[in-house]
Amino acid sequence: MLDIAYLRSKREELIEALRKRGYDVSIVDKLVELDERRRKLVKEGDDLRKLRNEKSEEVARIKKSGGDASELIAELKKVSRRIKEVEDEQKKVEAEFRELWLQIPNIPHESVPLGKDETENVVVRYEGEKPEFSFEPKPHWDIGEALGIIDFKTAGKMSGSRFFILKGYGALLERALINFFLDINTHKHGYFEVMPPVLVKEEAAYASGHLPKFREEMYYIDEDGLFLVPTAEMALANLHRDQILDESALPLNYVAYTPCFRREAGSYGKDVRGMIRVHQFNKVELFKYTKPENSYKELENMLENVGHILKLLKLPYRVVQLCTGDLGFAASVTYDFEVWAPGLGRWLEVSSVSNTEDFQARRANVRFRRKSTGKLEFVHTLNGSGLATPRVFIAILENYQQEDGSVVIPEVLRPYMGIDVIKA
RNA sequence: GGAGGGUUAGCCUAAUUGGUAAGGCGGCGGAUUUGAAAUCCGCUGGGCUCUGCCCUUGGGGGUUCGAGUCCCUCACCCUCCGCCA
Repeated sequence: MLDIAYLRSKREELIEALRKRGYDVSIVDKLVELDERRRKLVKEGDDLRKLRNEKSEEVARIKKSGGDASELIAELKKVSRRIKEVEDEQKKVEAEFRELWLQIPNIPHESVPLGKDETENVVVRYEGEKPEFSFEPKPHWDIGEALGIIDFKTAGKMSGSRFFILKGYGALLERALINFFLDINTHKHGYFEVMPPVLVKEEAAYASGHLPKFREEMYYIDEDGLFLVPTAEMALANLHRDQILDESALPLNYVAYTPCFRREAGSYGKDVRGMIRVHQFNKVELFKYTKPENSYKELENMLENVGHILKLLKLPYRVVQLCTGDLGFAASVTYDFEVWAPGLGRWLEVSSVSNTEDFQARRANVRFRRKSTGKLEFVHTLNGSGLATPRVFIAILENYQQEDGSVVIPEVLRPYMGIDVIKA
């Protein structure tokens, strides 16, 4: 959610931002009109309430001194009826305004390249060397099924498409990745570990910015009104909802492992094979609460943290800055990390690192009191995957595959696995 | 699932039969002090067209001229019963 000032005093900036993102800008006129109507109603209501407050006290005085206030009460009855009318109208206008306002995305940061969709994203840098093979590299589903560590067929039988079962060393590799990600982020990168619920209430989904826009993307438990989290970000963005944080405690750095659940409603027929795009996967998520003036420094820091993990795994990757047309709803700026998958012959997104500035904090109402001014300010929040497992799993199988079908384990994972290579 | 008790500002706590939220702690600023403590004074929820006004007692709704207080409803917390890995 944006500062309302974007509607009142910085309207040109708002319109410009919507244009860059490819949004319909006519919504702005509607919002301005609703805002003006709302302000008029507030004024009228305030005046009426003032009248009621004054006259009611008069009633109290008259009654105390034993007088007859029935005439005044009759008059106030009318005032109260009118107040009710004005308030009802105000509520209607406010609800209408809120519904539209919640659909306004964040303002892209000035560094974000202009573009209409993902084809215009900009590769910032490449890291690591793509491996050379003396044979035709296989896709992970062939490698995994031959080794008996991935089972798509049985998963389909019990849960449907876009699910998978990891077995034996496959399950162990997955567990090793989760632990490695958590260990490095807590021990080396300075994040505080949290294990949150994976079912959250509707208001939590609004606070994180996932509702109203991404309702279709989430699993919903109707009976209890709970959503399965599509990312731990949703839980971490609610850790301090409606709180005033200590300025000296910032930045707060959190890391959480959770399974993530996505309906993939809009992606029929896309990446149906393998575990590139699945309904349930594991992810270790990074999240920061910072002071506004430090959020871009902290963004750099988070980008370094994510890159460091991929370097330790010795996987070739590239960093891509999303253009205005591809930028997520709540983000001011986003960098994706894409890892090379030689069996598939393509880059796979394994992390998305964003600064939402105060957009999410405003929705979740997370503030701090600045000592130098004594004023309350919204914090800035940042989120990034560090990392999501299935695609890293894919990249390991495909980059570390050997001609005989075995897969060498990256050195940093060997202490977790107890073996150097997965053989058939 | 059932019964009862709770929710007041950052925290803690008051408020006769319904009459328009009183204090304390902590924090910040100031006075005093060589400095600190102690003491004293002020500020310490949000909004607006800001000498002032409006809103705010967990959320929403109702009764009333007027609701922290009465009624309905929802959420959360505590105690007990039931169920349960």
